[in-house]
Amino acid sequence: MSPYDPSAFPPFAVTVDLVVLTVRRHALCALVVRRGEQPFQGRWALPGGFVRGDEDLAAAAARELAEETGLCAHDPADPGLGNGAHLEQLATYGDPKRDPRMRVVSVAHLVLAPDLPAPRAGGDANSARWAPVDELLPVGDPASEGLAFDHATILADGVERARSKIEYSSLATAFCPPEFTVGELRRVYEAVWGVALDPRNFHRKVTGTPGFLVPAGGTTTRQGGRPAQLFRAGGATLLNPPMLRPEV
Amino acid sequence: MSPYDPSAFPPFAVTVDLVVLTVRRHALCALVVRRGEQPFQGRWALPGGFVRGDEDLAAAAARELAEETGLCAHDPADPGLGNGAHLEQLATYGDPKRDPRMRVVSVAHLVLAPDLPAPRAGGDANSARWAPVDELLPVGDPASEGLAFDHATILADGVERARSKIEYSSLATAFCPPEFTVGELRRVYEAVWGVALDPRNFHRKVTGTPGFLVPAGGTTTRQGGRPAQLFRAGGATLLNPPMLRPEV
DNA sequence: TCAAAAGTGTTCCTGCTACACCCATGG
DNA sequence: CCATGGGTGTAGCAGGAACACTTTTGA
Repeated sequence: MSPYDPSAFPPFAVTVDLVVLTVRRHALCALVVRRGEQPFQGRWALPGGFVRGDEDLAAAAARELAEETGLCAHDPADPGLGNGAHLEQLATYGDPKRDPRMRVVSVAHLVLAPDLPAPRAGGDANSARWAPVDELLPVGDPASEGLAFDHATILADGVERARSKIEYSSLATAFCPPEFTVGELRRVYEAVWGVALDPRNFHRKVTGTPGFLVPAGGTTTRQGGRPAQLFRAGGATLLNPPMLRPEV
Repeated sequence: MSPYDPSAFPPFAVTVDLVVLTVRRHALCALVVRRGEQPFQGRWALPGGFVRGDEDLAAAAARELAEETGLCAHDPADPGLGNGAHLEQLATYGDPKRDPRMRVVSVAHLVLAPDLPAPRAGGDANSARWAPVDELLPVGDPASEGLAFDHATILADGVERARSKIEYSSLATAFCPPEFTVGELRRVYEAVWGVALDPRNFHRKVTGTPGFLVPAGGTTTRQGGRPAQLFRAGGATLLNPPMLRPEV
């Protein structure tokens, strides 16, 4: 077979879908948009869109992210202007039946963002929202009347990736503003993992892990109680030793 | 914009590329095939091919694998007939310039296989071989005159995935025959990580990790020395505690 | 003065490392 | 007998878990 004979391969549409996660009010939340068209009209879905003809996959994801949220992600390969959001490729979904209309292969990306004021989807506040992932992924969750298409599966994979990745990397800081306290970082871990952590041991652990945090100089009392030191994310990306997630 | 107006998205070709890893003679090796056509004619490349119109991505990868090696992979989602090989999606590569002829998005998959007699690529033994990854990924390695296309990058990502994944999962057993000794498993870790491990502590660790290994009953002396117990892979997929890779 | 959150000290215990030592086979 | 790899025992040490205790603010 001649591999590049156009008749040798079928036409595919390639899209990017985004799992945009943040921590709001002590809960892990994902960005979802309301579908305006068939199929799944009126249902919530992950933001996303078509990859352009001259565009890299990561660039398409960053463009969609900016269009939906105004966020400028810096993916590691392209350390752009970014305001702190982290972008990475998640996985690719290509079941022939995942879109009833045509063959669509979707390259899902994961974005971790600090808490943002409010999503804007073309200025229409009613068509985009932050939703706690627990509401989007109910109990048995294999695509049970929740998100459109296979987006519940994609979201679950993204959440699982985030949960495991903050164990051995400093990515949890991507959920925090540029300057943050140890307590705020701890509440990120607690929200993402859904567990309670000992504040004393957590403090010792993160301040003792080389490269994780660097003091920013000031203090804040925005959480009440004794003023807490402010930190920035240190240069380390891989944590050694890793943060330990308590047993289930 | 109407998302499904055919003029709204450009045509993509979607392929799967395979990083097939095995351990031969104490070295981590990858399967490569020689290209018969332009571009990169005569150069070594990862095996792969087009995804068919009605085929899932994992199915396409499994089909290509069978065509190139005769292996039947069982991917976790489809626990097929498989003879032990492990298949998982690796990442997707879609740089607009990665193929000079047209826009090709490649969904790379990672396969871990036990040592196999010899590759067969259409019966032509001269066009497929196992090559030590150290030879395929020389020093500076950003695509420096080695593999075709961006396959050096893909291979490097696959090797890195394998190296990290055997830390916290039981995947190293996928490099072993159905029954194997602790020493054979240790030599897998040593080859993949490129380090020497203490045989005594390794033995205690793997036999003490619940679900990792189950005794198969017999013994063997195929390595010389005192007969060693034979084991099979246990049911556990995630190792707790993980295997610790020594510092660099 | 009290509640709340930040941070430190200390004790216990698990689990890894290093290495001494014994076991069972082939040559 | 000896070389080779398989397997066990044990001492020392690093680091996590649990928790008592002190510090510094706002109300």
